[in-house]
Amino acid sequence: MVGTVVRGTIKTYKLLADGRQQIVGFLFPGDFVGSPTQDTHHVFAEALTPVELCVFPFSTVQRLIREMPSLEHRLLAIAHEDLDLAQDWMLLLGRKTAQERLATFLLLLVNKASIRGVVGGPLELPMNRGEIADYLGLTIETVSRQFSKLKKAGLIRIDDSHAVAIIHLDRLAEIAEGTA
Amino acid sequence: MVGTVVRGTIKTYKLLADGRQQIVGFLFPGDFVGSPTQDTHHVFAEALTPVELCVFPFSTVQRLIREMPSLEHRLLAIAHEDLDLAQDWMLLLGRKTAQERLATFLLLLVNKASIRGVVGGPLELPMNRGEIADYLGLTIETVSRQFSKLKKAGLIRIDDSHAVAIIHLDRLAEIAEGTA
DNA sequence: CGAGCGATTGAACGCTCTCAAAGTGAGTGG
DNA sequence: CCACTCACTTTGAGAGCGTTCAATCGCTCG
Repeated sequence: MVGTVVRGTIKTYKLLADGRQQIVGFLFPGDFVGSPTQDTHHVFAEALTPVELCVFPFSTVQRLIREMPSLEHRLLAIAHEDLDLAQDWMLLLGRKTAQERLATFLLLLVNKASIRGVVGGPLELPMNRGEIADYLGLTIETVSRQFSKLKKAGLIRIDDSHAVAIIHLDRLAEIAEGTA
Repeated sequence: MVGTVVRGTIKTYKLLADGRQQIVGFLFPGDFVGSPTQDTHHVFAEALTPVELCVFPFSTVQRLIREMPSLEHRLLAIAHEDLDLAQDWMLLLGRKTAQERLATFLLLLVNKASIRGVVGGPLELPMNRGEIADYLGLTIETVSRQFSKLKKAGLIRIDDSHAVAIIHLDRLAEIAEGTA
């Protein structure tokens, strides 16, 4: 199955036997979803909000590709973009501090929002603290503490736990890259 | 540029401004290398041993795809396999303990070796402890300590720092998945 | 108003890191 | 053949960042 998110937010994640969870991606409207190859993609997915999808079954995708080979070019380009993003996240999970992780996460959401044309007002966070923690390889408490730290430093304003305004994008970017 | 490794081992990695490094993959003979899409893949690569590659420039790949569309199918499948592996590694980096990480790493090498048909004798490690650390999101000292711990537990035998024999594959697998 | 859930904050613990020293092996030159 | 160097690895001791455990806060809903 292949498709895109039309409305809402989805998390995709991997699990260990004892329940430890690592979120490998948040999917927003416009994001590609699914695997165009036969093999099952070993990842779980769960909607964070009511979601509207536009998906095609595998057989239809195969037909569309035959009729329009440029589709496969596009799918290949998307797959490599996703791979690059996954490797960026490996750098985050393997080498960044808690503060750098949260800063990187907020910048990612800002970028994703601006791509969707959502520029005015505070950043919307469809996920809760636990899901942010499972994305950043941290615990809920550490995520919360880092939010508080960024707030106290005046870099962000927390309207409520699901809405954050970025006050100093440049300083946040420095933190995210470890150059602060 | 697109191609495969014929002989030798390559590491691919990402860097932070201050030099922190995350290795995102080790490439062995038979592994695919490069990006078939125009955009530059933002990753560094370095040979660990003398390496022999079989690569084609971008223009040639484009021509080959036109002549043989199944090539693009194959490239797409490879990209999605790599994405799945990258996400498995995100789970490792975000949620596994040092012991679990090393066990997972050793099993990965065993699998890669058996795919290449290298089954007899101890496992060859072309990389040093520092590179293993940069792959597992740990330090050299922690990697070394975990090797010693596995050795003391009788799960592996360390012939020299670049050659390890796996004694209890099953127990190692349990550790790797957190079910030990 | 009280229950319940998520988020925040505090305190103490522990896994991994940092700093330091000693061990090991390959390569070089006397 | 042995002494020396140098890089890599191992091991030890102590520190620190993030976790764990626990209490409190704040919001929503009945």
